Amino acid sequence: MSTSLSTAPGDLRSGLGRNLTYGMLDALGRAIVTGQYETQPFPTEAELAKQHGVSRSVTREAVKMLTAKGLLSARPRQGTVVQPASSWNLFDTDVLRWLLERQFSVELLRQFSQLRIAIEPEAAALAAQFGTAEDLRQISAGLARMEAAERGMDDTLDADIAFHVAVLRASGNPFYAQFRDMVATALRTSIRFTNRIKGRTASVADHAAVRDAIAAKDPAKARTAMRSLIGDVVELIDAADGSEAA
Amino acid sequence: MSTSLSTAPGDLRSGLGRNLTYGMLDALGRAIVTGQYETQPFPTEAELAKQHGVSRSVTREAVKMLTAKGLLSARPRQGTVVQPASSWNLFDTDVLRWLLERQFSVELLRQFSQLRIAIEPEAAALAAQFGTAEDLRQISAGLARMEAAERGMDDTLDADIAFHVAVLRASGNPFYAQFRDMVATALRTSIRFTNRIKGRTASVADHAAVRDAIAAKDPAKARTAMRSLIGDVVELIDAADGSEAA
DNA sequence: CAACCCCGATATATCCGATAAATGAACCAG
DNA sequence: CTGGTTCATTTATCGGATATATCGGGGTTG
Repeated sequence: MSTSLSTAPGDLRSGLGRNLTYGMLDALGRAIVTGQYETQPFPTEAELAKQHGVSRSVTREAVKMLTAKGLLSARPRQGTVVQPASSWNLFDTDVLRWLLERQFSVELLRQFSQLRIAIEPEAAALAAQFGTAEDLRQISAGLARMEAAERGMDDTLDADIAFHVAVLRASGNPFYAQFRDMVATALRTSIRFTNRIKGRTASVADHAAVRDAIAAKDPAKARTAMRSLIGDVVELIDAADGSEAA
Repeated sequence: MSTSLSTAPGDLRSGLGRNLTYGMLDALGRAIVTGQYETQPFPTEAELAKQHGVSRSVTREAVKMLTAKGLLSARPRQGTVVQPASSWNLFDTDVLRWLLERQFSVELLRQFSQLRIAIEPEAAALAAQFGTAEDLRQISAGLARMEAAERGMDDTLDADIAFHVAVLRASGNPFYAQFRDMVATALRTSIRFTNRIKGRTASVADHAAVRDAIAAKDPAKARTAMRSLIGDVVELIDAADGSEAA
């Protein structure tokens, strides 16, 4: 945000997104979730276009995408208004990323981890019941990457993500699989906290226990193993929160 | 001008949505999830506009919204293409509604209920821990409506939805609360199956057990009570599926 | 004085036509 | 046959005109 005002009315091309519309989507999305329009009214379509130096077409399309994600609502005469946060689609990876990237929001990360406590153990149980041989191979591959990362042969974070994503996919349920991108996004953000607290090699042994339970087709054991895994994450976040506040 | 041409190719105004763009969003969303573009390529922006009798602006904005929901992807020269179902945002109420309203949706309903088994019991446990007096009042109100519905004084489905939504909100976690619209959508669809199977007055006693556990601040009991509740739904869906296939 | 209706101001919605940029394929040169 | 170039197609972007919805004011009327 340091260069937002100085580099002309808008530098949307260099921002994330392959074109002006996506650049504006990202800029507006960030601005909305960081509460920049809580004190001032959301600009009109014409004002937005002028402020960012783009055409009304680009502006309207960006606004329409934000509307589709639940952040905005537009009506004639009334103008475009920011929707209350309760109607934002938190399961949209863009929205979640904007939320997590703002002022390191530990509270949000804790709440998301609370959700993971519900999702991932059940996904592991389903994987133990219905997972195919290929699914198990993918999970084992993720675990192998974590072991390799311990020896410095792979990236710790990527390996951790690969493991959790593999379990979610192995559930065979598209709704669980949907959490793939969200868990990846959240992990990439959370690593900034958790890594700072302790060496935290993301206990490979605990992950192996999950894999073994799934391989043994033991849903109950897979569920509890995964639950303790995520439980550790929550404790870690709480610890980070404490040190942050101090 | 709306009298002669618009009624034949596409009557987007009468369809859901307050304007042409939302009408086209709904029409295209339905067409995509029902697989109408699995055999034929997705039309170009110009073709879409002509087919539906609207301007390119409307077309582009509808496409952009579908892109935001993960259903489409557009690139110059290549054209606009339907994304694989794995990248669709299933937690978007529009997408979920389109999916549930299409023909073979029993399987999807079962998978969504599998997700509810993970979500709602945990939400009930959180509600028992952190729910406020007002939250409990809302839950009790939902239960009261269910009892009233048994006596024909209220709508059974609306009352059921109100109860589950109240529990989700009482969790105090925005991610759990987010399932509000999805559960409502799914319940409205599932009623078509579950109601057909048996009288099914959605056992008020079981719902009362959940409320009582939350009122008693007993997370474990709230969790198991809610779990058995959703478990019944799954069994009902399975039964409906069996009778459908027979 | 109060209720109602009409009108104007304002913002989005829609249409349109032109130009720019990206990109894959056909084409041509070496 | 290889490699770069041209070309055609499609989305991206621009901007101006018109239509439509909606709120608020002001005048009229009971």
